[in-house]
Order: sequence, then structure tokens, then C-alpha cells
Amino acid sequence: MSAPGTPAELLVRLYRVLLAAFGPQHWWPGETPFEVVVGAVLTQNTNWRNVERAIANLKAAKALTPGRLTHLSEEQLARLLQPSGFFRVKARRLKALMGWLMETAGGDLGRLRRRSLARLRRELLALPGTGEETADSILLYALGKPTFVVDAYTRRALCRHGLTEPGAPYQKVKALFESSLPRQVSLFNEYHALLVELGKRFCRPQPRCAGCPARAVLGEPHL
DNA sequence: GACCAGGCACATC
DNA sequence: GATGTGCATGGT
Repeated sequence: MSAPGTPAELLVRLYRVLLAAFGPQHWWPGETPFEVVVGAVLTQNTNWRNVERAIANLKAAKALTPGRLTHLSEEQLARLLQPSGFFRVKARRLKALMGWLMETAGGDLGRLRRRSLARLRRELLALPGTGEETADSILLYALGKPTFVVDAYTRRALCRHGLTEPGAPYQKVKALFESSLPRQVSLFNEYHALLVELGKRFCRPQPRCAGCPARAVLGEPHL
């Protein structure tokens, strides 16, 4: 049984409860918007700690700029990305993303920001290796566009509490948040970060539900 | 030693 | 269009 209230009401209440429980998260955990772009690819199905190691390698090699990354060979790049896992595919994906960034904006994220959300999203999704979550992470956290990021933690938490059905498509979960909340970058930014914190603490595949703040809003998990 | 982590593309049915 | 599989490292 889910808690009383429309899904929209529940999501608004959940945000307040998570913010009170965890405090502001001030995401994304990257030092610059460009680091966010790189991190969005490297974190695919990977622990953030390993992503940090790969980013440290890029910094040590003075390769953490769009131009430098473009000029590295895939093999050279793959060696630097090694700690983040899937390093051959990620080298290919990062090169494709850098190629697009250089071609469309000369490597300048500020220039990219002038384009519309819809156009940027369409172009990102057309790149090999940039799917919906990676595209939305870049759009929200690096480019400041109001698009909601749905990740494994978000899906798991919502599904467990009956707000979405198992296997709900990305767009459906995203639309649920975007139709329930004011379309604000700061809110989408903070909410996603809070959901990741919730996920890390309580919504692992083997849930640890004791003390989970979401229970107060969404009721007992049933999956 | 098994399972998991802030996905995605591609093959196969 | 749904489902399965490869990609790979490091922490628990």
C-alpha cells in the first residue's frame, strides 16, 4: 500500500523530508562544469570513487580539457581511464562527446549553454555512448538546463514505494518529477542529489530500511 | 568469492 | 519491443 496523496504531492513532501534529513548536497561532485561532463560518462555503471581516480589520471596527464582529450588516441585515453572500468568503451564514448563539443562550440561550454534544452538533448542522444541519464546529467549539472536526471537509485526508491511500476521507462519516471515540481534548475539539481544520497544509504539492492526518511512520506517499501 | 556500482549499445528472439 | 549480454575496475 502506498501512502495517501497524489504522486505529485508525495514527491514534493519527499523532497522536503530528504532535505531536512540529509541537508543540501551541493552537487555535482566535480570541480568544474567540464569535469562534470567527463564524470557523467565515466560514472556509467561505476562507483564514483573509481571515477575520481580516472579524473585524477587525466589531471596528472594535463589532459582534462576538450582540446587535449580530442587529440589523445583512444589507446592513450583508455590507459588513463583504466581505474573507472569499461575503459575501452568509455574512451570511445568520451572521444565522441569531445568531438561534438569541439565541433559545435569550440570546446566552450558557455557557448553551448546558449542553445535550447531540447536541441542540446537531441544532439547529445545522437552521440554513441550518451544515453538519457548521461545526457540529462550533462544538461542539468554542467549546462544548467532544467531537466530531471533519473538514475538507478531514483528508480529503485520510487518502485519500492509503489510510485512507479517495475521497469518503468526512463521518460515516464522523468515526466513524473517534471510534472510534479516547478521547473527549476536548483530544485532538480538538489532533488536528484538527495535521491542518490537516499539510495546510497537505504536503497541498495539489499535495502536497509531502518531509519529511512522516505518511509515517513511514502510508507513501507513493498518490494 | 560473489555481488555491486549514479549505463549504453547491440544481438537475438 | 522485450530480453540478454559484453564491457572491467575496485570496494564490501
